[in-house]
Parts: sequence; structure tokens; C-alpha cells
Amino acid sequence: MSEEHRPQEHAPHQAGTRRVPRVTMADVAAKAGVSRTLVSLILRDQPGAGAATRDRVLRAADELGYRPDSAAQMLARGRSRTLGVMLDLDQPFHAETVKAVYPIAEQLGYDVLLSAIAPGRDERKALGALLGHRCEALILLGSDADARLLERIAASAPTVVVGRKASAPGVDSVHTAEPKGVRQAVDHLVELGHRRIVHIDGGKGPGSADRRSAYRAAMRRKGLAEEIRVIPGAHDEDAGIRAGRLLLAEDSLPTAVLAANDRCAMGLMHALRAGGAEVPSAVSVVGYDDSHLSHLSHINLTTVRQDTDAIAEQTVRCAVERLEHAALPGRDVVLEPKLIVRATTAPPHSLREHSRAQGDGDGLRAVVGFELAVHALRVGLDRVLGDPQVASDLGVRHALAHALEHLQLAGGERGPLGLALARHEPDRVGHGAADQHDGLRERDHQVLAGDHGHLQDAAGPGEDRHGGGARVGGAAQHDPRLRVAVAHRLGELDGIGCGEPEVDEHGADRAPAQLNEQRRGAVDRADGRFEPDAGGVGRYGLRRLGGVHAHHEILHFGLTIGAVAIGMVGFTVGTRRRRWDAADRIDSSRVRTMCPVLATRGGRTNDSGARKLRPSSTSCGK
Amino acid sequence: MSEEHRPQEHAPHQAGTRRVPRVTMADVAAKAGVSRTLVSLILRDQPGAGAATRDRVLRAADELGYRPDSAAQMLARGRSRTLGVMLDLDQPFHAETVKAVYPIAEQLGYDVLLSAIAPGRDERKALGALLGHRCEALILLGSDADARLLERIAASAPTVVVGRKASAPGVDSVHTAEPKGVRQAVDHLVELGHRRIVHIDGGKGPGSADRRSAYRAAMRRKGLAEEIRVIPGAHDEDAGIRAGRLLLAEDSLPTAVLAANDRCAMGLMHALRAGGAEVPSAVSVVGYDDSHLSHLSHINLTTVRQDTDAIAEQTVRCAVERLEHAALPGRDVVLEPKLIVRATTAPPHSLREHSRAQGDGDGLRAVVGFELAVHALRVGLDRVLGDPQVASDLGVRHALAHALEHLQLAGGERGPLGLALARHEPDRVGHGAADQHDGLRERDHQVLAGDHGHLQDAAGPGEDRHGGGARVGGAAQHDPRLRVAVAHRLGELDGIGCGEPEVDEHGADRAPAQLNEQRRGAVDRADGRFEPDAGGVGRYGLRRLGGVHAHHEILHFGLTIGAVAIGMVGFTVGTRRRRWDAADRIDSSRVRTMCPVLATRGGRTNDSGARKLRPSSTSCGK
DNA sequence: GAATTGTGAGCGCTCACAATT
DNA sequence: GAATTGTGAGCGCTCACAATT
Repeated sequence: MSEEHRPQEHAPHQAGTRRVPRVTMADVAAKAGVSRTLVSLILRDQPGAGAATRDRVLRAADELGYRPDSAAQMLARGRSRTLGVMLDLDQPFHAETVKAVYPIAEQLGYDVLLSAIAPGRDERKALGALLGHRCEALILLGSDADARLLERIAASAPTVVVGRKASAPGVDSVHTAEPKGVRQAVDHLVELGHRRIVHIDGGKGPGSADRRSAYRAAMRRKGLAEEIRVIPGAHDEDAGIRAGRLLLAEDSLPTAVLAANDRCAMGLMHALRAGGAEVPSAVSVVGYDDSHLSHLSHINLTTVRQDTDAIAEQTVRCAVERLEHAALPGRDVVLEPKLIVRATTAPPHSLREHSRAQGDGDGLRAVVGFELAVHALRVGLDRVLGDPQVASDLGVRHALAHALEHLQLAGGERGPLGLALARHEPDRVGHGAADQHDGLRERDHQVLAGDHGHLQDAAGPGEDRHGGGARVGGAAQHDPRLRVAVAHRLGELDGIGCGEPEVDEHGADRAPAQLNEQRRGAVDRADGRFEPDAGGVGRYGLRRLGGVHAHHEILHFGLTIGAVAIGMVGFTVGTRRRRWDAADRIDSSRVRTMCPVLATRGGRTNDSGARKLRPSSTSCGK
Repeated sequence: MSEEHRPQEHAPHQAGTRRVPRVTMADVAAKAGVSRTLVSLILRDQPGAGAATRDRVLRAADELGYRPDSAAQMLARGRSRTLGVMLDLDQPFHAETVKAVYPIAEQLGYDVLLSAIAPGRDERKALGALLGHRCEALILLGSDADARLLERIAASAPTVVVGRKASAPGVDSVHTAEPKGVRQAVDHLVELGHRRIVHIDGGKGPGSADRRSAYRAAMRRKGLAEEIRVIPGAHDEDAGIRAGRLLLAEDSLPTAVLAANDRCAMGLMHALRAGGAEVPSAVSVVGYDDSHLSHLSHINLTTVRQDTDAIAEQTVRCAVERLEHAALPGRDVVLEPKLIVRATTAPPHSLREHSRAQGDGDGLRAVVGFELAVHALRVGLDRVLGDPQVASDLGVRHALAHALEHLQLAGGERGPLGLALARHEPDRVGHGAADQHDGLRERDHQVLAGDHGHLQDAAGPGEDRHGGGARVGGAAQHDPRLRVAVAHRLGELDGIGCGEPEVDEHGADRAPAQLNEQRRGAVDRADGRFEPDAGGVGRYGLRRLGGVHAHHEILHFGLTIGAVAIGMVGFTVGTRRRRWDAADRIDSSRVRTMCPVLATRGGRTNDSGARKLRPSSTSCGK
């Protein structure tokens, strides 16, 4: 019977059975005129074949489109060199881990096969698929198998459980030190002043039991045994939503919640916000995992980081070592967790009301505060400097110079406030702080060019200088570059990007240089205009302040300096004014422009609100 | 040579080669006392074996822990009955699809193997793994392969591309009708009144080209050919962030953006918000996919839904049919998309504001701005009034009185600023504006009691009045009730909750009454303390301003008045100062407390930042 | 003759060892 | 003798067919 007429071609026992024609090693060997063994040798990149033969075989294989059949390889080798990974596709943490597993496995010469758990596809099924495909070792990412099941699994193949301590002997496990991570989170909250700290647990999810008891222990350790409360949950948004609603339905909210993981925290925050309880002002929330979502700064979740790279490496290593030394006892690899403080934790309001705790820990607000301080200053400047008379006064200019210098100093030599203002008001501020900045783009340099003093003629005929009410609206329009700068800086503060390792919470154990590289790449790609901020401000300014403190520092600096600067200008104008008054060089319309309240004395006003004011009999007014 | 001494046991060619001992069919056959064929037959559930033998074999297999070796099965069968799915673990849409693929494949008797693309693992690599493991057909979820590559892939195995039209002959594709989905989105936006609708495309991602041209077509169809603008992007958050920053850096924002997919939309929204452009008040955003994230109501993304169940079913069917009838021509299965309107789309502000575009349309920022203006004022007051000498000066008190009066007037008789300040600074402001407020809680009344003048002794010996740097930290602490009030108000303004239907952008077609009900329920549940604000300030204050206008109004008022008030106080202090100077009633430490910059003249400083300042020769300093 | 069971070849590869240059 | 090449068995299964009851 010739090859073409094989009965398999229409085998009756299975619908759709179709022998897929395959280019085999024998075909390649025939074409190249060598033996199968040589082909095998050459394709596996083993030594022992002549260069000419090598070429010929490789070419033949390529021409025939030959692809080794791993089934046959496995069979012949007696082993598959394949690791099976069971995962939950909905857990970003699993995705991160798998992505880190691939390169390590490849490096060790192992293939990776994935099998997902899903509705209607439980662990047994998912693992069965892996085992059936001859995975030599199993990596269980989302397992909630009990000791008995785990033992049975491990009987089939070396097994590594990730994310929790293995409950069965002879099973390796790789996970974070839950007690430490949870304790860090609890300590952080207690330090902020929280006492009513609730824990939403992860149900049967991996690590949940450990985190639950770690929470209890951490609370007891802080003398908060009576405040211990665990709400049953799971590792998804729904659990967080349910817990949030449960809490909202009660008489009063706890001041802080430690969620089972980031997804749970997301759901919780959603429910709280929908119910009118803002995070973190009403309730602080801590997640777990530091999955990529928590980085996004409109989420900006305080969370316990698990290092997926380290987890992946240890996991693969465990599996491979067990594969090569079967007799190894079960190991439990425990990695260090790390609390990443972002913007969802703050002092509880009860404390804040007593005005004791410093700062509210709200990153977004801090930055917005900083921006607004700059704008408040700008409004003040516009008001005052909108009047050429006032602006040209030497005292005012000096006061302004001081204010700006102060601003620059606020965040360090070329601090964020100074730089931002320099970019915001280049024609006014000059670029004393900015011009040495090698990252500044040409355009910026051009804008700044020809201005080397600390203060240019502030009252110069800029197209922006018309005074009056409309100015305020104008002032409220932010320079988009400033926005971008702030957004970038926020990202840096959060440690998403580059940074000195000792400051950067994320990068610390992650090869910062590489991250820097990456970061810069991202920035470069984003938009040519951003480099100065990415490379400059962050590095010189906020970084120096270090981590989360920077948030508070900025808020304080911004508010302080904005207010001080405006006050100063007002002060100076006030001081000088007497002189102008005497010289009668300022008319009422100018005064009104400068400050509507002051102008009402003269009975003239263009402000319906101000019209009702009854002026006092002080020195203001004409 | 006996089995135990196989040389493979220590094969030298590969480190760690270890023949995994395996229970084979022969072992089972031996144990059951039958032939291998019978075991094979029985384990595959084929007819033709006696019931008794069946039992015996099954029992033997079970006892030995026998597990068929799929590598050998594949090899022997000549086919694997395995479908390979290539996916991107970071795309929720892929996860959804895979979860739907499993049951359908199982039903048709196929195994599923997953292979992820990841950094350092491109399509070729991922597909190579699948092919190597003898997948008979390939399902490509995140492919950006061009026609040439696709053709080469398809030469190895029947291929189904998901999410876009296949560009190569003989390749099946399953995707949503992009033109329809995009048109629905564009039509929805145009109906809301948008014209400047930008599209962030998905780069080389699946379906991007189709969506891009569909966007162009839909825009042209609406007579908006001139508004067409495509920003290069990708299917991830980064692309959205980059596009958002790009847009923010321009002179003005578009009013609506159609993102490449949900993740891109998430990044975009993040960037916009970080840059101060609220969604949807400043910019409307539409996603694509309806992945599980978009459901979460703090995201609540308007998006184009793709039915993953239908996609999975059609995809598996295509693959299997092609497997069984090789000659089939390439099919293109097109499914219906569906626009899911949620909360990220709203009428453009140009419409809402009669094309005046006041302010930046940022609700949160407006409110924060208002808060911060109050705080800036407070900082200024603390600074100035922290010095009893200054504070007791009649001129300063009058200036302050004016500022506060102005604040109260700003939002109407009992306007939000006045009220907020009254609650914030009850002992200082008095409750002229607040005491008639029937919603105020008893405690508040008590706090305010006994103070009926417009201005109490500002320098009185309150426990809160110590001046100096620490005060700033204190001032940055917000009254949580104020925040809650603000959050509530924001919710009302945004139409998430109750409100006049004609103002409420979201609720208009959504049964406002029911929403009101819901909202009130939420408020009632949230915390007993909130009623005054929910029922009071909102009703008397902001509501009167009406809808989104209020945002801008508050921002302007807040900034203006904060700056004006501080400037006024500074002005007055400046004016008065001459007198103090003359009387030598103010010492340098006091000045330093009041304003560090001013103090540097005297050479004394407690501020390392200020130390570097070189004072000018003006009137400041001792 | 139908139901049940067994035999031998082969899937495509790798490995140990032998045989060439 | 070192570098290169070839041979034959076997990995664990399935299939067609033969051989039993």
C-alpha cells in the first residue's frame, strides 16, 4: 500500500481524522544526502558535524520548511523539558509572573506551556492538560488546592506552588513573606493614626489564610486586638464591591481597609466612592500585588508589592532543581514584600480634624496643590504686574525676584517649583534655574533666549498683559507643558520610572539602570517636548526629597510659597503705594484692575459682587 | 542490559537529563493481564471490549496512576487534536476570549494550548512553541502579522485570525464589524454635539487599520471630514497616556476621543485627568472591547462591545472545519458590535457653555482649587495673624473683614465659599452667613454660638494660633466634612446623582427620579454627618449657579478671592508696617515667622533653603 | 458469525555505539 | 587518533488486521 493511500486518510473511528502531511527528518536527510542522525545533531546545534554538511543540512531543512516534532522529540528523549504553568487569566499578577517565567525557562532550556483555570475548567482539568502534554513540572499560580489534592498533584510531577506556602510535603512553594507585607501595611496605617483597620480577605485564594492571620497578628502587635475585623472576600473586584457596600450599610465606616489584592481594592474603592466615601479622605485603602493597574496615577493605589521577577526566577529554579534531583525535600522560598505607599492612604479624618497629622498623603491633591499654588502666584502677579506702574517699581520687582528665587530653592537648586515656573513664565522669570539644563529643547531655549537676569521687565508689552477680570480666567488656563511636567513628576514620585534606587520604591531591586533606560525610552517616544522634565526636574528636584514625603513637601512648599509670594508682592506694593499716591501717578481704574475690593471706595465698580461692599476707612482707595 | 541501567539515566549530552520513570500502557496491560491494544481501546472509551475486562483495566490504570502520554498519542495518531492559541496576557479581551474558547474546543474534542506573546517573545516564537507542540490549528488573538508572515504561518497550520480581517488567502478571520462599531461610537458622539472627535489608533494591532478607516468614513459621513485626526497609538495604557499628553500640550483639546481599545482609553483618561482635563466634562472618551474593567463604575467607560462568546465559537468552528476540510477557502466571519453607553461621554463643553469655554472644565480641580484657595487664604491669615502685633492692627482686621465678606458674597448670600469658610474657620469668620442654615448640625451651632459679629478678635488666644512653619502643615489639613460636601457637590454637578434633570447630562435619559432616589439612599447610608451638606449647601449654594457652570465659577472665585484676600492683607500689613518699623515694635524673629524671605535680610534664618537667598536692598527686613 | 482479544508495524525523533574518513 | 558520519533500537502509543473465543 503506497503512502498516499493510507487508511488513516479516512479513518472511520474519529470524525475529522486527517493525517497532517509532515516534513520529517528523514526527508531532510534524503535531500541533504546524509543520515538522519546527522540532521538531528545539526538541528540541535550539537558539535560533531562538518561545516559543509552543516550548511547543506540547514539549507535543506529550511527549503523543506522542516520543523522538529516535539512529540517525537519528547518520546525519544524520554523527557519533554517542558514546564507547565497553571494560571488565572484574570489575575494581572499571574500575567506578570508568566511573562517573567518565559525568559528564565528559556535560559535553562525549558519550554513553557500555559493552562488557564476558567469557569468549567477547574484545577484538575487545567493540570490534566499540562500533564497530558508531558509537562515535567507544574507551576501553580492560582491554586487553592488543599493538602490532599496538592499531594496527589505532586505525585504526578514536581510541583511548585506560587503565592502561598505549600501545605503538602515534597511540594515547593515560592511566595512573599505575607506576615511582613501585611505588617508593613498595618504599621503604615497605624502610623498614619488609624485604628479601625478592616481586612477583606481573599477567601480560598492563594496566600489568603496567611494574610488573614498576619493581619490579626499585626493588629494585636499594635494593641488593636479589639479592632480586628475580617470581611470574607476574594481576589476580584466583586468581592471588593460587596465588602464596600457592606461597610457603607453600617453605622460608621472603618478608617482604613486592607484589601485581599489590588483587584479587590479596586472594587472596594469603586463601591466606597459610589457611596460617597472618598478615598483616602474618608477611608484609606491598601491593596496587595502592585499589579500594573495600581501604577496608573488616577488609581495610584498604596499596595504591597510582590516582585514577580524574583518569584518567577525562584519558581523556575525550584522546578528545575527538583527535576534534576528528585529527592530534594520540599522547599519554601520566601521573598521580601515591599509596601508601596501611593495615594490611597492618608491619616484618618478624626486625626486630621485635630490638625495633628501632617499632610494628607494624597499624591494627586499634592500635585494639584502645587500647581494651584503656582497659579495663585500667577494670578497675583498678573494682578499686580498688569499695572505697568506697579510692575516697573523696583521694589516690586525685587520682591518678585525673591519670591521666585525662593520658589526655585524650594525643591532644590533647580527644584520643580522653580523650573515649572520658569517654563510657565519664561519671559517673566528668566531661566536662571533652567538654562543650564541640558535636556531643554531648542524651542524652550529660544523662548528663554536673551533673558539672563532673574527678572525681565515684568511690565513689558507681552500679548498676555491686559489686566481686568478676564485675566483671572486666563490665569486659570494652565500651561499644558506644566501639566505634563506635573504628570511626569507624579509618575516619578510613584517610582514608575527612573530614580535613585534608595528613593525609588519600585526600582530598588530591579536594576535601576535598566529601568532608567526604559523610562527614558518611553519618554523619548512620548513627545519630544517632555525630556527636560523627565531627565531634569525629577532628578534634581523632587527626587532629592525622597519618596512619598515629596508629596507632602510639595503641597506645603506650594501653598507656603504661593501665599508668601503673593503676600510679599502685596506687601511691597502696599509699601510703595504711598509713594505713588503722593505722586498721584496711579488712577482709580488701575487700582480697580489691580484689586477690585480696593477700588470700591471710589464708588466705581464693574463687579456686581463688590458693589455691595462697604469699604472701611483705611488707607486703601484713592 | 537491564532496564535499570539504561545509559540515558546519566546521558552526558545535556545537563540534568533525567529520564522520568513513567507508567506505560504496557504496565497497565501486564497488571490487568491483557494486551496493550485492549488497554488503549478501553482508555479511549472505544467499544469492543468486554465489561469485565474494562473494569479490570480501568482499575489497574487507576492503581498504577497511569496517565496517557499525549506525545506518544500524537505521534501514533498522526494528529494531536490540539488547538494552539496565541494571546497577549495583558489584554483582558484575550482572556475573555480564551475562557470562551475552552468549553467549545472541549465539546468538539480538542485540547487547547496557550502561548503568550511577551517582551522577548514575539509572534514567531510564540507560534513556534505551539507548532512544536504539534498544535493542528492556530488561533491568533493579538496578531499584527502582515500578509506575508500570515501566509507563512498558515502554511504550517490552518490559521484563524481574531479581531481583524485576515490579509492573506486561505486564512480565516473572525472579528467584529469595525465600521459598524466605530460608526456607532462616532454617531453617538456627534449626537451629543461633538465635532472635534479624535481617534487614537491601535498601531499595528489587530483591527486597527479597519477601525482607522471606519473612523474616517464615519466622520465624513457626518460632514466632519475636516475634523478627522488620527493619533498613532497602540492597544495599551501607555499609548493612551502618550496621546493624552500630546493633546494636552496643544493649544486646545478635542471634545471627544475614540480610543483604540479600553486599555488605551484608560491610559488616556488617566493622562487627561492628571493634566486637569476631566472626563467627560472636558473630553468625552469612548473605548473598544467592553473588557471587564470598563464595567467598574468608577471607570464606567463608554465602549464598543465585542461578543467574546460568539467570537470564540466562530473561531473554534472555523479552525476545526478547516482541519477537517483542508480545501476550504478563507472565510471572514463578521460579528455585530454594540455600543455600550456609560459615563465617559457627555455633551461637549462648547455646547454647555454656549461656546465660551470658561475655565478648564475640570470638576475635581475646580473644587480642589476652591478648597485650596480657602487654604491659601488660611495660610496667609495664619502667617499674618500668627503675629499678635500684626493681627491686632485695625487696618489688617478691616482688610480681612473685607476679604471674608467678599468670600461670603462670592457664591451668593450663603454661598459655598462663605459657608465653607464659616465652617472651616468658625471662630474667625463668624457665622453671619451660616447661622440661619437650618441644615447645620447642633454641634456646628454650638461651635458658632456666641459669635455674631463679622469678625471676631482674629488674634484671640485660640489653641490654634501659634504661627510659624508648623502652622502650614496644619493649614493643609482639610476639614473632612468640607471634602465630603465638595465630593457630594461634585457628584451632583456631574449629574451622577440627583439634580435638576435639565442640568444633569447623564441622567437625562436615565430616569432621573430613580437616580435621585438612589443617590439619596447612598447619602443617607453613607454617614449621618453628611446630611447638612447634602441638603444644605448644595441646595442653597452651588445649585443656584447651575450645572457645570458652577465648576468654573468656583475655580475663578476661589483663585481670585484667595489671591486678592492674601494680597490685601499683605498690602495692608505693608502699609502699616512703616508705622511699626518706626515704633520698633516688631522684631526680626517675628518677621521671620511671618515671612522667611523677608527675614533673610537680617542674616538670621531657620530655613536652609532661604539661607542661600541674597536679599535685595528694598524695604524688607529689619 | 459476532464479540472480544492480540500482533506487529510505525509515528518522528534521540541515543549509544559502530563505522568510516 | 581525531573528526565526521551511519546504524539500529527504542520512546509510548494507535492502527489495521489477524486470531481467538
